[in-house]
Amino acid sequence: MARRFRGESHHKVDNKGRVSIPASFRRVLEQGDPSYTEGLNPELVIVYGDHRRNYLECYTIQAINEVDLKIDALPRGSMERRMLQRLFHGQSFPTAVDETGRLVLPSKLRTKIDLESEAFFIAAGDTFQIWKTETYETEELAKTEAWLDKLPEDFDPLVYLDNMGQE
Amino acid sequence: MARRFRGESHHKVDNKGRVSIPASFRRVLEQGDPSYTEGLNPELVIVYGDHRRNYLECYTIQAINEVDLKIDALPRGSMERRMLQRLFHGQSFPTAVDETGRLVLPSKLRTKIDLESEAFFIAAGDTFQIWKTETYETEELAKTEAWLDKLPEDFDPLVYLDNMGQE
DNA sequence: ATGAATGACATGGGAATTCATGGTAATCAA
DNA sequence: TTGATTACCATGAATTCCCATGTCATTCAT
Repeated sequence: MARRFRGESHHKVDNKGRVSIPASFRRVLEQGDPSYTEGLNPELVIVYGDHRRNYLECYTIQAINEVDLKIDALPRGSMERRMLQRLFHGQSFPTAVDETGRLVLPSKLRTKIDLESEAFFIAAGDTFQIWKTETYETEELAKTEAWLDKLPEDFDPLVYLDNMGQE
Repeated sequence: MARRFRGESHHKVDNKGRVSIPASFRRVLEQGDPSYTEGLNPELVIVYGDHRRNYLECYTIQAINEVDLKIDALPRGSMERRMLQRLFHGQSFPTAVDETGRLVLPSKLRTKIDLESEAFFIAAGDTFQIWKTETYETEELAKTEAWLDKLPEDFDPLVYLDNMGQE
């Protein structure tokens, strides 16, 4: 089974904040939760960040543990450590998938990203993101479009796959 | 269940100094108290430090035990040991959560951090902090802003997670 | 092949429980 | 005895739990 999220999809959000997680994402969450076993509900951590961020980033337990280890390795009292602690320990919300495969987003989180009736899930490597559909379309897509527009007509982004570690 | 605190939230403080602890923090306090059992109230230790510190740092019993062990390992009579003893043994306050999930902050502690009607709780790894809401907003956030301003426009603090152990 | 049975998935509703918060009475210490 | 601390009770709002339904895609027996 894959350890990485892949794919994107739209899901309804009801007025209790419940929203289905794409089934394939659930498999990854299960894999990434050391204490998960058949029949249980995988846990995960939602990092929402400060006011500048308008989406939710979801981490498997494994992924967040790795982050924690890195934070612990930074010198106590350093600004870097404080910043990261605030983000990953403070501005985050630990939760679990429920038995019907849903996540419950408390209104605090929904309000933060202005989520109403539909959420957009998109994989991002070892995490996935939850956006308000409209936000994603207007902001993210526009941003990428603009970026691509600056490049030559026939530019292929795949070149980035090749020249790595040499610049 | 997690042994680490995660999340942040605001809570009312009444004129008796009572304040609800975020429910998820309570779960961690329960986990971290060796003598806790279902139905009991978990204990914890609040470290308030000297006059320079304007927030309260809360430790689970386990966490404070680990600190104690480390202090015991320092040479008797050393300055380091004395300093740490003053902080963790002297400038601290052992207490317990009450049956309704609240903490009672004696006026000495409230005065120290100038706490009035609202407290801000924020996780910090294996401890959590209690701030006066306004203090946190003006001091902590301002400090971060200032720090971020010194960095390049498009700098992402998350790089600190990656280039570790190589500089 | 084909209609029926199976099972995972997305979504909804209501009841039961937990939470955050406030008030009052009882207890304590000086 | 008086101000403070602790124990008890109360309540609305939010959250969790449990159950139900519709839709696919897959399997299976005929």
